[in-house]
Amino acid sequence: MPASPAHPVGLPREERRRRTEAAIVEAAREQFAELGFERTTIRSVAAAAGVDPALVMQYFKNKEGLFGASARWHVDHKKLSEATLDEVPRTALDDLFAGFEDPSRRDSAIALLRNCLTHEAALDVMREEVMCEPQAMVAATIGGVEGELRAGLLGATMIGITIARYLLKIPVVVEASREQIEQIMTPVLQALVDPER
Amino acid sequence: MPASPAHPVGLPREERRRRTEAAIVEAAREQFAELGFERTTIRSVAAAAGVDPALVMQYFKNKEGLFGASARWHVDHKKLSEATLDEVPRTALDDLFAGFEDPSRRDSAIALLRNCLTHEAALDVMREEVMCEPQAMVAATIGGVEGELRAGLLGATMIGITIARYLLKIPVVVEASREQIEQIMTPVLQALVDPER
DNA sequence: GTAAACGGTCAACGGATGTAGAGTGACTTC
DNA sequence: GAAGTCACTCTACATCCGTTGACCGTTTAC
Repeated sequence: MPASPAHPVGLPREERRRRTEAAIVEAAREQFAELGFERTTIRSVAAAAGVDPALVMQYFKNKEGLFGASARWHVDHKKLSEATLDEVPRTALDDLFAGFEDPSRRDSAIALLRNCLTHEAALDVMREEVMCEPQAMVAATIGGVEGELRAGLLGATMIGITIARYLLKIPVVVEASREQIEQIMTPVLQALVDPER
Repeated sequence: MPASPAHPVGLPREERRRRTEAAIVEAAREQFAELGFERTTIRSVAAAAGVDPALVMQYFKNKEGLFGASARWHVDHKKLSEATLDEVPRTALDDLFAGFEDPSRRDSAIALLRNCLTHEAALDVMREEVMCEPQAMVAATIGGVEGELRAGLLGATMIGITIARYLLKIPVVVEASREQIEQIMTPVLQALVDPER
């Protein structure tokens, strides 16, 4: 279902374009997130957006282009880069959950996450922007010879929790509140990033 | 490449059947593991096994049947169920790495893992056999009201490390040795399953 | 040795999908 | 108000894939 009725006549061109493009991206996000890249078809996205399939191609050129515009990870790592060693676990968990509370950002992130094991483009974004980039920041905060590996394992753990909760939907992990998970995992992740003390 | 030349004439029927079936499953495992379910075709599996596509259907009925015979998680949880609270982290990590050392079991597990986000059947196996089953054992060992959730988060962490190392191939996590990861993660996971002490 | 059983192949159907190109009617610009 | 631009649609092509049914030749069973 498109958020706003597509292509309503009587509006200025610019506004019209903006709305239908948004309707297409929203429909694409939902389907990429729920069905994955392969089982999402241009035709079904167009239908959900109330638009002709050919229009999708004009706007995004490719199915690949549509995917690139739909699957994104919206987290700025500013807070993480400024966090002290003690604050890293809590900050990482907060950033993670925050990104999954707004439904549109959530769909976008899930679209990326769901396809990162079977789709090259999604894998690249995932590896670089979601894993390696913040990993480098955390590694700098941790320091030492093991800093890089510990930061990598922190990222791996975060991804594991995200997948278990939002993709695999493991009952226990789904039903737990954000606060419960943070309460349990914060000291655990502190033992990971700061093994002294 | 099939391990043994397919359909060699002159052999007893039973042996012939066994060999070609094994060649098909091996080719399927490799392709499902590398390309995922959708991008793996019956035709390409048959070609890699040196066999006609129609034969694959006769042996496994469906593409679904072929996938079910190829994607499996070969770990018995006996050791895990017998482990004391102190031994749980080390046992879980050992079981995990052991399952990825034999190439054929590894392909089989990766085939399952790679598709568990986009394929219903893979998701079911993953959720039940790989996550929930061992989770119940660990939960019993941990005990208490939080036992279930802690066990679930342990499983999530393990999956995260597996995905980071064998699927996403995050450089730091790939290059680290099994021992390095075990050495870092064992105390961390102990803080997860046994928060006292 | 003859007939059934079985491993294996061949050719083809039916459907779905990404994509291209020509066309249409409303809005914009002068 | 006429010409042009632009959002949008229609139709169709080419390809590819899972799946099927008939067929062939070797091995088994009597």
